Amino acid sequence: MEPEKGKDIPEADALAVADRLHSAAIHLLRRVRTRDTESGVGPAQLSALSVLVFAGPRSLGELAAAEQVRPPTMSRIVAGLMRAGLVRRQVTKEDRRRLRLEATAKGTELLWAARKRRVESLAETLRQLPAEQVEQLRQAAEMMEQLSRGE
Amino acid sequence: MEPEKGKDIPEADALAVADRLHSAAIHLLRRVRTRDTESGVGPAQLSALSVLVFAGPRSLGELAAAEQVRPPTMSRIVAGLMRAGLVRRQVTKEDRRRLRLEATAKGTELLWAARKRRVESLAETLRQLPAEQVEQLRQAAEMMEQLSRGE
DNA sequence: GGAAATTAGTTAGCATAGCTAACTATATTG
DNA sequence: CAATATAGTTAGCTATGCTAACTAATTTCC
Repeated sequence: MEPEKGKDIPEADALAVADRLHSAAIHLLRRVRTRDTESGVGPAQLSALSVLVFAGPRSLGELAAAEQVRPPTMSRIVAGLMRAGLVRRQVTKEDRRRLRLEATAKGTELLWAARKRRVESLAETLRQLPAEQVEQLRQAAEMMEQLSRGE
Repeated sequence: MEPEKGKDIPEADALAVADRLHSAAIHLLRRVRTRDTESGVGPAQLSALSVLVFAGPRSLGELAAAEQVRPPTMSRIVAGLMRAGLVRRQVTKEDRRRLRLEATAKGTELLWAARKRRVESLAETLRQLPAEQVEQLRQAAEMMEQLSRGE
């Protein structure tokens, strides 16, 4: 079966590329994971914190949805973040069942430091590549984000 | 600050690209994670199994290195795979401390099915992209694997 | 040749993170 | 106002990560 150019891709190729992207994502995350522990905060906590820092305050349910986990899982993640003083919670006035979760100043600082640590060794390697490849990777990251949103 | 083409990249750009790649990898994996459970095998087991299927038999230490986890972690992952009849182990003759781990036929079949499920919705989306973008993503996946190995 | 060191893997024990089921408390609906 | 729905928590299971400490086999070296 031959690719019809500019139109669509044969099944086998699409599967193979999806597979490689999947594999590459796993391995890339394993590499950055090695530095996760330095912040004293697990990856799920760091990721949830980043939503609060970059997207602003959220309810527990919203945060669970954003992180694609179930409410009980997020409940425990948030408990860890509060224990560490990285997140603050208030019961909302309009609906006293709901929580308003917000990053503290300490949480925001920790996130920036952790985020930088997590990517800095990758950045180090990127600096040794030619500019063209880095630009290609930048574009690829954008395309992957679109893929993740199903676009 | 402008990049000097073909030479190296300013610090800020490298960090930004590393950050986007990291983020894109997280989101891509979250998307495929939803179907992980259908095989009845966890993601770490599936990933280890894929090494045995695609790269051939390995010792436990080699498998741990390939998966970037510690030997005790891999020991338990392999125990799960054996319990499920997906992997076979033999003690090697040359060195009786070492194990030769190999996927069984059942393991190979399960991997192909799981792998296809895991990536099929990604592939579906890829099929709607022009061939050029798919090719760009394929190349990007290769570069990301190199990055993960620190090359 | 045999004691010491090294290497391969396992076991024990801890923490994080994922899930479902079942619960409490509040809000909404009929 | 009773029944239902919604937001979050608690309890308890599994899987995965780690380090420390162990066993067994091999290699080193006197």
